[in-house]
Amino acid sequence: MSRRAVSANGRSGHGSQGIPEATIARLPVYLRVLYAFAEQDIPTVSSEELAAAAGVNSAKLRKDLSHLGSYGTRGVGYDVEYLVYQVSRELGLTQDWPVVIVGAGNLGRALANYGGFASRGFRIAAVLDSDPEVVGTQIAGHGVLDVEQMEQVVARHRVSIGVIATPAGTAQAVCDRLVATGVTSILNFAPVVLNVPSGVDVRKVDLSIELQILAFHAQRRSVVRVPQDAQAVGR
Amino acid sequence: MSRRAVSANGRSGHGSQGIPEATIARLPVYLRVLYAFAEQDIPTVSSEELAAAAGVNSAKLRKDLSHLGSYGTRGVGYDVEYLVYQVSRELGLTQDWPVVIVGAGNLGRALANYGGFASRGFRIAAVLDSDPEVVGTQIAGHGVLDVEQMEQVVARHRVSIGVIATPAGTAQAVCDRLVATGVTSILNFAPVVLNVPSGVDVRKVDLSIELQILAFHAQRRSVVRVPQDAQAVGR
DNA sequence: ACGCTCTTGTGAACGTTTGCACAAAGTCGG
DNA sequence: CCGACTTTGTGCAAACGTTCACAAGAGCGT
Repeated sequence: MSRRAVSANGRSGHGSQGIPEATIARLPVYLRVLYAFAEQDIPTVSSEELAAAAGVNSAKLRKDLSHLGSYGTRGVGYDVEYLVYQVSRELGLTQDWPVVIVGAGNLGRALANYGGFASRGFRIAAVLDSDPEVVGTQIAGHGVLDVEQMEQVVARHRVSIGVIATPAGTAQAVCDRLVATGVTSILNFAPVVLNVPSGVDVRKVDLSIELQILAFHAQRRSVVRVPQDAQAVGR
Repeated sequence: MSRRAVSANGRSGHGSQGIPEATIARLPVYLRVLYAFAEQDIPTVSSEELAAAAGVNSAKLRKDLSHLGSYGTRGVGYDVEYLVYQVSRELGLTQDWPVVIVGAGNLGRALANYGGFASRGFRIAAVLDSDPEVVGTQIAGHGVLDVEQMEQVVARHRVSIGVIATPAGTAQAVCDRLVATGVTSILNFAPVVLNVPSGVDVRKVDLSIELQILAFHAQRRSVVRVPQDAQAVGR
């Protein structure tokens, strides 16, 4: 989902040009699974193994990977380390992405403390909040700054990714301000539909939407009264 | 996978039978926007207005709603209150959904405190944790229970939705246990691919995946060097 | 009652995503 | 060097999703 305002569909071909959105959304999963294999010192994996670990069909996985190039060896599989590198590069994780988190409430704190955050590619440039009670406190090794300092922080650290973890009421204002300071990628945790100019990429994470989708399927299951037969509801 | 369980769609009619997954995922957004209109005492909305507020194409919105039935009035639009009811019913929100949250760390706390949680349809049956330091503390009006009481809690409250907010390492074990106690819908915040038997519905929310997708597009934009208008129509 | 305006609901065209099935390309034992 | 075996990469068709465009209805003023 996540409307992307960026169409920028260039020429065809193999490069990083025409990778389908659906594939992009799966690459991070593959990457995570690959790291798990690497940690077990497994040198190569077949598409079948990788697909099983990632929870997808192996043909789909192969097609996905084929969009990045021809990095496998027929009869053998994929070199784990090499593939980690290629997928990382494709996703842009070989460079450093400073991130600013706006909102230091429960959620902002959870995000700042989230380990996988700083681990690979992403670095918290600052945590901002508007509450004077919270400004100045420490979260995950970062002093919380006043939201008024957004402009300086974004400029100084060359931040291009902003995370909105504020209440719904202030999310749009924060978003507008982030965009005005030059942030072009926004991850929104507030339960509102953000309005952004084209050229800005917004993705949303919304607990209640996910719960409602689960409720729909749960209801259907209980109403339709599925007997016992095999039927995968999963995604 | 995920083959439609409803094989022979009996009546090709409108029932809750054949609603596309993509539509389901948007209904909660429409619902939220509808509540916003209702709060402003706006009695009817056109598909155009609703679509704009939800950030989608109006034809798509109309087609989505048409899957639930014919609830609009030509020349007028949709009655807000009536549509709220119909969408809620379709999503199964007219009944109560007890939810158990496993993991009372930063994230679990943020989730429990999330207002929109209890608001409509969902109710926290219990917050569980395994850390003796945390068990017994209060979170959002709920005493944190030991994870050992999962079985009792699930049975007593007839919980069918579980939220996993534990570290990655224990997520699968928690998941297995939830499934064993009869939970059939799981919302997973841990950065792992969960393995579940068929018949169990899993949705995942993953910060780092979203960030990586943003990074990909951000990288592409900076590499391709989009001029200034970044508009559609890639020539 | 009539014609004008507005808006829904949907057929049809188009685009994207998935999955099968298999040729191409590699490894390995002898 | 060969033949058996394994696994990738991809052409193709089907399934799914989006968008356009417009006929069918519904309201309203005269």
